[in-house]
Amino acid sequence: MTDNHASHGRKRPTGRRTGDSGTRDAILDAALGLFAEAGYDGASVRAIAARADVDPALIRHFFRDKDTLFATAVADRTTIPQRLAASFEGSPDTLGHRFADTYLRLWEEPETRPILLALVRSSTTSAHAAQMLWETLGSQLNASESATHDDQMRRLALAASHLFGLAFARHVVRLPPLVAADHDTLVEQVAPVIQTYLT
Amino acid sequence: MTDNHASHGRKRPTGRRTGDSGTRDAILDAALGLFAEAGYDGASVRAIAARADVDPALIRHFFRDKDTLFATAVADRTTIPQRLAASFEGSPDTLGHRFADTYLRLWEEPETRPILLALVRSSTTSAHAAQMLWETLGSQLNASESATHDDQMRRLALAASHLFGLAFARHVVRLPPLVAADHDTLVEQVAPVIQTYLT
DNA sequence: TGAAGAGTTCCTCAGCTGTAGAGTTCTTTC
DNA sequence: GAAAGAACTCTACAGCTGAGGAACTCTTCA
Repeated sequence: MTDNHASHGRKRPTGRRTGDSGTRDAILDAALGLFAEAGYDGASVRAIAARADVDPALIRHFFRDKDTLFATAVADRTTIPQRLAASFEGSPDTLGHRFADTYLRLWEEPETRPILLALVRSSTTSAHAAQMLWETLGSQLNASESATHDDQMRRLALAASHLFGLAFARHVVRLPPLVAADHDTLVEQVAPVIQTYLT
Repeated sequence: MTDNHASHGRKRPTGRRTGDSGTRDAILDAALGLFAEAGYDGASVRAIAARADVDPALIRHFFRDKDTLFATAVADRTTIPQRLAASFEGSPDTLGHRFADTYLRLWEEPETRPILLALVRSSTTSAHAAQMLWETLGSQLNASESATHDDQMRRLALAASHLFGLAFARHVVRLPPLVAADHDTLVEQVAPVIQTYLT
């Protein structure tokens, strides 16, 4: 078989390439994509290298080990916590709608979607990934100054878990009724509930 | 090293044992437990055999392959769909409470809990497991005759996904505010929302 | 110009994976 | 009492895994 790391290319010359190859970024893109599709365990270093059309040893060179690669891929360029926090600013009357809209939109956009999928797919078997998921999606829960009492904390967590369950059912398990619905319809239907939990 | 399949036992005699060894059940128990902890991919046939204190080849003998073992372990002795369906019978006024209570209780009981954990932990990477999860937890969605319109189907799915998200956050990600709360408090707080969705 | 170092290739290692076959002993059936 | 089959053991295979080392080439900077 002699797969030779890159599916199509044959016998590339050894040594450094001239100019600025975007190798590091290519690896990060491939890694995020594969982590999103297969989870931490399912995405092998070799498969990531193959998708990036790169020698597996380069991954080790740039990111020491797989764990660091994962952390870098999901954490490096994300503004998810900031966007969630930002949705809390504004009139309390429409907070439920803003929060639901922001939260669910993160699962639709091509930049943030693979990050969330990677976190979720990995979180079920890796406690480390579960914690990262929580820190990413639940950060506004710690940040929110209004949530000082146990009951308020719990209500916030209920709101977040509702939205999370919705996203999970829609994008991971792919529940037909939820896949069929469009974003705005879902936001509209969920917003009142979130509003109730949060206020 | 020479692990020799069973951690402590040394050189057991070959051939069939006399009497009725509960080997098959021991394997199923060990399998369900490991699938619940590590997911489908994370639970190796050898590890399951070791936990059951049994030769790995016996798994192949009883259950052809790993997939069949998984299906048998999660599907063989569960009454989850029935219990969920049963919660739909009774006064419509308290449907939300009954459904939430039944649903969340399934995650607490030692008989059903590992089944759900195994399904969830496996569903994120295996489409097959995701479908089984959906058939298990969403069966009442298909069954319910009242849900003929798209909107009603979606509302049912929203209710289910809310409860699922809550259970996931509580038992898999282990969100502190949700772990701290006790079952009845959660049911009480969630029931009105479920009731709204369902009616 | 020369040395340091970053980017790149190939090869190797020990360990684990699911599956498979062949042989031994007990139980059941005729 | 003999034959069939179920329960059980050990050993093997081919493939994949993450990690690591050695060597080569280009770039950068003194």
